Amino acid sequence: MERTILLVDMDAFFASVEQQSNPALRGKPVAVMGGGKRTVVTTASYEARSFGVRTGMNLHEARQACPELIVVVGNNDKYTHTCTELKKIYLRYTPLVEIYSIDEAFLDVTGSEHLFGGPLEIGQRIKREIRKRFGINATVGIGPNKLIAKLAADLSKPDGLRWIRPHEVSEVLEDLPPGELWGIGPRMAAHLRAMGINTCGELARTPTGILRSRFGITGERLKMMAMGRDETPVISDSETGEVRSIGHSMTLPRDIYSMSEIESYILILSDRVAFRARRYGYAGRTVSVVIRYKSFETFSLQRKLTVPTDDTHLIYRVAKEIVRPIRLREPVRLLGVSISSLIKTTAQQCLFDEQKKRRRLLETVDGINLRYGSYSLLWAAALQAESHKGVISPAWRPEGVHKTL
DNA sequence: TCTGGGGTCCTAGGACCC
DNA sequence: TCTGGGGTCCTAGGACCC
Repeated sequence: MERTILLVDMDAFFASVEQQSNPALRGKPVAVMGGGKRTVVTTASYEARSFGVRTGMNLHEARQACPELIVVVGNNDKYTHTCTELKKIYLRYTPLVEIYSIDEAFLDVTGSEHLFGGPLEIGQRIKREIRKRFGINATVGIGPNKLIAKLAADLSKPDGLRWIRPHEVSEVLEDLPPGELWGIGPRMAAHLRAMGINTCGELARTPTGILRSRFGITGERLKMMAMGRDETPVISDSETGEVRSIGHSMTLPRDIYSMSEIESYILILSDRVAFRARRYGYAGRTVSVVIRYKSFETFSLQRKLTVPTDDTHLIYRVAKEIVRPIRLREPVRLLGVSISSLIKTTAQQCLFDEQKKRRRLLETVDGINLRYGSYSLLWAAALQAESHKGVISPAWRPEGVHKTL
């Protein structure tokens, strides 16, 4: 059946929220960044973008692009709160709302569109309500599936509203470079160009066999995408898919070489991962460690356990065993710990049972003190405080396992 | 004063088993 | 008088997304 999907995408979300809460920032080039020294631009306001300020730039680069740039340290609570309120608006139009990231949501309005005078009218109303309630602009893309809705938004931002109707899809795609599509990144686009494929039209006409032999199963999907086909459903939070991994990583305040320092960070990271797993009722059978050297060379190592765990100390122990044999070739810049091969722990270990949570937290704290002496805990706590000033990740969710504090 | 952090999915090679 | 062969599990790496 033909569907109608909306993508609501906040324009420069974090920066817009900051401009709204502080009128002095309005109309000015603003960059939202983390608080630490080694941080990057998370979101630039459109004023800042006009100077060339881009997501991912470090402070130095951003200031070079725009000397009068106003840097604001991100405040995750504000964005999370706004995101939660935005969802309430969406739910007035359909129960099928997928909060894709903190600033993007898919709405499947198939079936409810006629109640509100059609998809464009819904898009218009949502934009208006967001502007009125929060004073920020949103772009709404509408299409017969998520891929096309996303494209419609990308092609019309900022403050856009565009409906690509089913019969318009092939025309819109004909001359579009494949890299503009959601899911085709720079590397894939370069591969395609090397094959002489420069537009979605050309990609759609490339024989499946050729794409298949070159890219495997991905090749078939590429062709489907170039034809504007996408069957993936809008998944509301209540039926959200299984979580695959839980992880934490951090760029260290300074590069380190000593194994004992590395291990102390591994402990903090293990604890954050385990805490989040326990809180949301997951345990993992695979423990992974990622290391980034000063030179930015990055690699990961993992180990599979016989039983899943959500225990801080077990994860820590395994992570240590993984790291210990490594002969470091350079100082370490970033460390990460994650667990995967997840299972759901039993429902009885109730998700939001505050008492249990607190008890387990205490057990954790006790455990650390018992095993490593309170010195470890104090040190860990101090470092944790320091690292909390890090960058806000747009992938953070307002609720669920992937909400990280 | 270079270069964040949270994820998902896919591939490829080797171990191991029958 | 070389090299089966299919299936699964595990590990490492990479592309892509917000």
